[in-house]
Formats: sequence, C-alpha cells, structure tokens
Amino acid sequence: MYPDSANVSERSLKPPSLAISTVIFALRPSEATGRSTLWLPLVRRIRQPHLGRWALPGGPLDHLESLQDAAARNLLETTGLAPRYLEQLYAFGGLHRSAGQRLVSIVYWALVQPSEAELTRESENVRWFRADKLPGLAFDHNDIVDYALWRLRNRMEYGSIAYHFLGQSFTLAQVREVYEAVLDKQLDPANFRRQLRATPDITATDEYLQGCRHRPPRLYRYTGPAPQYGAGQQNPSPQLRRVP
Amino acid sequence: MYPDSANVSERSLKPPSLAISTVIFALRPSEATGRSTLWLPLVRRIRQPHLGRWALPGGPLDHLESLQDAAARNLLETTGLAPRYLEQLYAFGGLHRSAGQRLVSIVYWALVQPSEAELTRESENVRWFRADKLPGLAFDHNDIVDYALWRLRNRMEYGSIAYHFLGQSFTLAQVREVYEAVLDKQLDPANFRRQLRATPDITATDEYLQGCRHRPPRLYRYTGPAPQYGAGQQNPSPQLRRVP
DNA sequence: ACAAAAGTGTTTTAACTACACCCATGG
DNA sequence: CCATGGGTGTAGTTAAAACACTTTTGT
Repeated sequence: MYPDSANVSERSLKPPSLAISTVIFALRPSEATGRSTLWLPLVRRIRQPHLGRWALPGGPLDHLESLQDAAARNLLETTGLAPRYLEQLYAFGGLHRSAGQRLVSIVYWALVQPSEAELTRESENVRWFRADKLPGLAFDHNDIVDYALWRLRNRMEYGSIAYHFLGQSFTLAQVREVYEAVLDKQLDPANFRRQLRATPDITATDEYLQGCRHRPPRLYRYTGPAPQYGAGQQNPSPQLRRVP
Repeated sequence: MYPDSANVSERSLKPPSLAISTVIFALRPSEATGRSTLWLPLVRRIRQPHLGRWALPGGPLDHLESLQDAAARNLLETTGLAPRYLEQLYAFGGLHRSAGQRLVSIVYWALVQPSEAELTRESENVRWFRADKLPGLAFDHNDIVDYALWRLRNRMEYGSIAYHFLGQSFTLAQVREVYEAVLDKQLDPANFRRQLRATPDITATDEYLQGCRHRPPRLYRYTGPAPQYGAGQQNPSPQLRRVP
C-alpha cells in the first residue's frame, strides 16, 4: 500500500485507491424477545489503518471483473456468503474517509435468506451483529450502514424486496414479519394479506406449512423479476401512481 | 486465496482509472411543436479514444475534492454550468466500457432551470441535444443517459424534484408542464392543481404572472428541502404508504 | 363579446383502515 | 373444548379520476 503522504500536493497527484464493500442484511431472531430483527456480518481488520476494528467486508478493486462481480467474489472470500440479491448502494468518496490515502469506496448491499446466512464461515474475525447495536466501526462504515438501513426501509415501501429475506416458499405471515422487523411497526394481518394477494408477483402454491400448533398456513412463492448478477443495475419496479 | 497474478494480463495489475461524468437535464421548447421537452448538453471529445464523438461532460478524479465537488467543478470548466441540483446517479464499472484502459465512472445527474441553462458556454464542442434524439455517443454514454432518463421519470412519481427545473417562483401550470414533458403524458389540470396545493412544500405567494393573454395565474414557491452541495447523498423523501 | 387558460365543485370509483367474525389444527 | 394464529367479510374513510362549471384576463 501507499505510505502516509508527506504533503498535500503529493497526495493529490496519486490516483485515489478504489475499493468495493458490501452491507449484508439478514433477519435473525433477537436473543431476548425472539422477534425477527436485522443483522449484518462484519469482519475484523487485520491490517492498518483501523487494525482490529470491525468493518464491512470488502477489498480493493484489482481484478478483471465487473464491480458487482468484485463485490460477490470478495464476499465469498471473506465471509463465505453468496447472496442472491446484490445491488449497488452508493459510491462514497469524501476526502477524509481514510487517514493517509484518498479512498473511494463503491458500496453494494445484499439481502440473504436464512439458509444462505447459515453458510457464513464465522470465526474470531467474522461475526454477525444486530444492525441496531453496532460497535464503532472502521472508517465511515457506521454512516454507510445507516444509509443502507435508510435505503432498505425506503425500498420496502414501494419495491418487491422483502422476499429476498425469505426462502423459496414462505407464508404470508413470514412476509409480514419481514416488514414488521424492517419498518419496526405492527401491521394488520388481515389487510396485509389482502394487499399481498393483490400483487401479481406472489403466487399461491397448493402446499401448507405443517407442524405448527394451529391451522397450517398456505405457502407462497415469489415469481416476480429476480435481480441477477451482471444484469447491470436494477432499481425499484415502478408500480405507483401518486404523482406529486 | 488470491489468484497468482503473474499470468494475468498486465491490464489487471494497473489500478482502474476513475472518472466523474454528469448527465445534465433541462427543459427547452421543442423547435417543432414548441412544447417543452428534455435536453442535455454534450461535449465533443478532443482526444482518443472516441475522438470527435459527443460525450457526457466529465473528467478524471485527480483533485483534492469530494466526488460531488469534482462533478461540479468539471461541469463548470467544460460547459460553464453550475447546477443547483446535483446528485449521484450510479457507478459504472463494466469491463469493456473503454478500449485499452479499465475505466470506472461515477456518474452524477443534474437538473438546471432555464436561467441557469442560458449560461452555457456553447461552442463548436459544446452543444445542447434533445434527450430523445441523441447521436451515437462515446463509450457507453447512450446507456448511461437512458438509465438517467429512467431514474428521472421514476423519481418524478414520488419525489419533490420537478421544481428544480423551474425558477424561484412559478405557476402551477408550469409545474404541470414539467411533469407532462418528463413523463410524456397529459395530466388533468384541475386534479393536478389540487394535488400540488395539498403538498406542504409548495406555498402560494401573493404575486401573479402578468402579461399573458388570459387570466393571470398565481405564482408559487418551493419551500421544501433543497439538496445542497456537500451534504452527502440525498434521496427521495419518504412520503408514501402503499406497503407491499 | 370572445377565446383561453385559471380556478372551483361534484360525482364516481378505487383503495386503505379498522375490526368483527369464522376456520382448522395441536394440545 | 380451548387457545392460537390462519383466513374472510364488511362498513367507514380517504384519495384520486373524470368532467362540468365559473372566473378573469387580453384582444
């Protein structure tokens, strides 16, 4: 890496170094209440700067691959995760993000479902944290997570995104649980169910979830457009009218 | 873990070069019909690659400034424009965007009002084009403009963004004209007016626009939050409910 | 007076909210 | 048979769409 720059002019001449990082979200039951809450995996830094602090998984962009591929590869290498939902979040390029070297980070965000999250290679240096109880992270990563959370909640309101937290088939109550966890508010089960049934992307199967101590709920599948790797950038699907 | 880079091409070893570009939108009357349509300024490339082709204004990120400042400075230098609305659009990093050198572009988009657009220093190498009648641009800039257009229309539907095309005070019919130009569809004047009057960000003045050959319309002002340079990233203001 | 756009009112239709109620299963 | 969550029905409220109508200016 580059050493600390001796003066300003020298620093401005060097090209900024370019890194890719990813915010990964998953839902896990809270230890205390058991209700679903947002969690994300962090990795401990094993070099300077910020050695020993927790940080978003990421690394330099130095391979022959697209930005999205770089995010996916790095994620797999550092955490063992291979999220099916991965999208660009924002490019952070403030001047004082990193002491010493000018650093531009292109940040992605991912949603993983429980079966994917289980594959995390946890260790001394890789751990899941509750999104609302993060320690002080390296660089400006706390700000980045806050922004990702804001975007997640925002997207929840008009995008078909909640299903990426769930497996292939799910009950409508599970979808509601996702909404309630992310938006942090209660929703009317009856009305929520009607709204979901009205969206064409949710199709009912003829299977039912057995083994619960009440009436077995029907299972559904998400059959809408799924973001694919390398498909360029995808964003909220237009489905609104409210104009101004 | 990392692949042996000895047998990888030399290109992968060089850090990708980092550039900032901007898509600037303004409304201008169409020459034929006189109705407002979307236009954007382009600059002709004066070096290889793509020498002589039209391209988005931009340049390398090689100064001590934030990404947003870099976009603003470059815009001013190349076109003379200083947009009051400037926001990050997307980071494009595909492998084959530029022949020869790996290139990552962080693209901003801007909206300018007529008084700002007049300050453009047009020349042989700087010209405004209708957004729906662009020539073949350098690099992947046609794709980038298409994406910016898609985002603009999308944002129009739930963000307070239309006012940035207009001056400090405006009539409700002018706002409607913006919507009709961007969304390319007719809107009911009566209902549109009611909706605008219902949004708290639009406040009525006690002035009227004189000199038209009909009843003088009242002037309004946008008093909502205006995006500022250097305020980090700003995005659509949450104002919806429709949940799934 | 007339054209033309500003601005208002009214009816219809669709969507969301709140809440009462029935259904199916495990214990 | 009862507790629990799945699932349905329905009345009340709110917002948007469609369109007829009145108002105020310039010519």
